[in-house]
Amino acid sequence: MTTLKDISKATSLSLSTVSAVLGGRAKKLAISEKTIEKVLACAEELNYHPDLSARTLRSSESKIIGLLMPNIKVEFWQNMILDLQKEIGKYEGYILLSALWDNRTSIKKCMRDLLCRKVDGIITSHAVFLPENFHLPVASYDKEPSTKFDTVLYGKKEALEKSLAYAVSLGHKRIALAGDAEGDGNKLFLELAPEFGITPVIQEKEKITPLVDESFYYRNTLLLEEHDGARPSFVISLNNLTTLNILKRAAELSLKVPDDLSILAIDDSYIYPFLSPAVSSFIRSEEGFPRMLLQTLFERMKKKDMEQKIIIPEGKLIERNSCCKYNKK
Amino acid sequence: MTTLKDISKATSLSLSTVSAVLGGRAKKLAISEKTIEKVLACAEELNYHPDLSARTLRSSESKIIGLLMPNIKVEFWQNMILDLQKEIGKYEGYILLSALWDNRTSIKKCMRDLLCRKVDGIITSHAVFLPENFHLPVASYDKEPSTKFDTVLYGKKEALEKSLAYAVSLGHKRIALAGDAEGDGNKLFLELAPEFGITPVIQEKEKITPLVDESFYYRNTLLLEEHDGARPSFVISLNNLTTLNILKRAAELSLKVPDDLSILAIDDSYIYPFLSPAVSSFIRSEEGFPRMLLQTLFERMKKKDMEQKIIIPEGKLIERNSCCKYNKK
DNA sequence: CTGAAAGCGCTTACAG
DNA sequence: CTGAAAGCGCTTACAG
Repeated sequence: MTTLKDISKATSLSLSTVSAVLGGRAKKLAISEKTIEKVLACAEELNYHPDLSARTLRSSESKIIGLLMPNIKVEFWQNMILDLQKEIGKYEGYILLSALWDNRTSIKKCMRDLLCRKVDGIITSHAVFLPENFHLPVASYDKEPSTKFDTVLYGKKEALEKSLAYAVSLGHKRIALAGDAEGDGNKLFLELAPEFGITPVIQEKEKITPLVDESFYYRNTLLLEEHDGARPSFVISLNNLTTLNILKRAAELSLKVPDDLSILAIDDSYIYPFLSPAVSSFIRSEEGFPRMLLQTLFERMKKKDMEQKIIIPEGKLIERNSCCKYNKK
Repeated sequence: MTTLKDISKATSLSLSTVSAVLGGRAKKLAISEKTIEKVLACAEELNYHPDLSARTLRSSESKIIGLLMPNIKVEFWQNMILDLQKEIGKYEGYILLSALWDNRTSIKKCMRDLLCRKVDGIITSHAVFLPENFHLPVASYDKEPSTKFDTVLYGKKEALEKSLAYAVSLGHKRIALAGDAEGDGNKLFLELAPEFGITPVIQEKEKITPLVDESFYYRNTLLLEEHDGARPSFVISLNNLTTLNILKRAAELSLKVPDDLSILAIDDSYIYPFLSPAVSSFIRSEEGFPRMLLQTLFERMKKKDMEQKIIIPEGKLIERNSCCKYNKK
């Protein structure tokens, strides 16, 4: 392995100079263009790679961003990991380290992994588990603002409101909510119903589904049965698996989508354009959560004493072919 | 931050002793149970986390496994990342560092990222880009054995053979292959056709789709049109998006699945059980590629001079409801 | 701009 | 078992 020392020798320049150039501190020290060129050329020739563990040890800056979240087999969450991975590429020199807990691994162990690697900041869906006086910059995404850390909200409220408004604008009255994993959706939905003058249909939960589970999915198709002699004409689906189930059950019941039953999904899925009919969806964050999170975190890293930020992303409706005007009676 | 020194002071034990215990080398040095207890208790109390950058610098072992592959938006590949992430948890102390290239990031930059972090080993889909005399342990997954590194094969040949055998056993003659991204599938399929005595139907490619692309998908639905006055009765689909497209097009053409058209997918997708009908699939690796890769890599890391390993995973057919006996004429 | 030196937190012989 | 020491590759003042 080539080291700074090797380059220093080869160029007969001092270690400090070489370090400054290769560490990106050449400007600050007013090092001549010629010297810079020389160092860079030599580094290239000797195929030099800085040893980041040494750099980290000395400067206590690792250029690692930690991701702390459960390993959930649901598209929305998995995309969070994949998209953050992709997005971090925009921040020169930084990498993402995912610490994901599941049935085998505890959140504590994940936290430890990140700490041992000396991450510069943390993105997490579970800021609640962090101590109030945590010493690292944190960007959290949650349903409610963190008491302490910057937060990008992914709450369902706005999405539900917009979806309901859309359904109502199409003339629907009897509207169902399907696929509520966390249980807060149903509650919110029932609260919102009077405001929108609709008849809400929900599926009570029989048992709590653990969030971290291989077989994490819901079968909320009972919603489609007749209830008080009527069926919902519009279903809002909270995840992609539920959407598929609803579609399947509708076919079994000979309900045509969208003529007999409209379906609107909250959050998009890559499969929606490919289904028949293509499923319309409401995206909770048009700009994308990963981008906003990273941006927030890096701002915080720059200005530790910045005021706490709470961000409410702007959502967006994507109309495809799964919703139509209410057309019965 | 608590350091070894702090613990050494607090326990009035020597630095070496503390380091040995916390570094897991207590047994080797015959340190007494009592001393071990003492150190562990103190570390716990002072909330000690080893600084892995220091450890790495000194021992030149980072306990990081690098993943080097393109960032492709196809379920099979994305699962590779997610599953490896999960699987690495079984190797105490090790973490996975994903270096994924896309349109913005070059493979060279990704390689550099891994080298700078001093990874202990690399898993890659593109071993071809590694120098022959690469100094790190490598486990590659590829269609063909690497000339130098251990390889887990994910070639289509076995999958295609088994799928064809299945189709033929159901009495099908006119069989199509859909969704061939890399172009080698069609070729293989045509070669295999005579052996199985079938009439192959393929879709010629009009243009090459770049492997790394946001809109990476195929529309091979032309396959379903009549050709020489007949349609294929069985389609083998090479990816999940293609499967959805075939299903969609079949509905448009009023072809019932599986009565008029059987569909078998190569590689499973989490959506298949939820479609109507539920789609049967052939899984290329029953045990799972990620597990085999990690296992191979760690073996190699232990025994650098082990003979090169080429692994051909055992596949498995999952029957659901999208295939049936040929029943025409 | 340069050179010599200290030190980040750890592991690793080595002598006792 | 312990203690003292060296050193991994880097950055960071500091004196010139």
